[in-house]
Amino acid sequence: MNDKFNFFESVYEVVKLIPKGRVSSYGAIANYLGAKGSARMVGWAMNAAHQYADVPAHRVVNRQGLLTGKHHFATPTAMQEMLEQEGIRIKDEQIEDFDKLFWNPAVELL
DNA sequence: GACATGACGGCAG
DNA sequence: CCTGCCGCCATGT
Repeated sequence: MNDKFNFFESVYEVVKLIPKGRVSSYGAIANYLGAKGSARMVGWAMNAAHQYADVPAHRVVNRQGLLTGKHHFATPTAMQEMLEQEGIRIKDEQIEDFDKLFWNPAVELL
């Protein structure tokens, strides 16, 4: 079987574990999976995650708390809208209180 | 088979 | 403090 699928599955599993109203970052997930430094691969996984309705990719942003991947959603505003529905405030593509809303799997799942 | 790109992150200058 | 470059893994051309 494709070992890479296991990695993707792990990413999805972690992303699915992100609590509502919380967000995570690519680097944090990559770090948790042991692929620290390969944040890009997580982003790639998110791209594939688009076909999985169970994967809240909108809760995953970059380390800056910036909705860099919103352009990959159905609409450029879909990501922000969904986050706002969960009570997350976004200012110009940037999540406010990102430091407080940040959900670190390496810590929360410790 | 090699080159270029990408939803990122860290380090150097 | 801000800007720029390199590194990571995989995919597409």
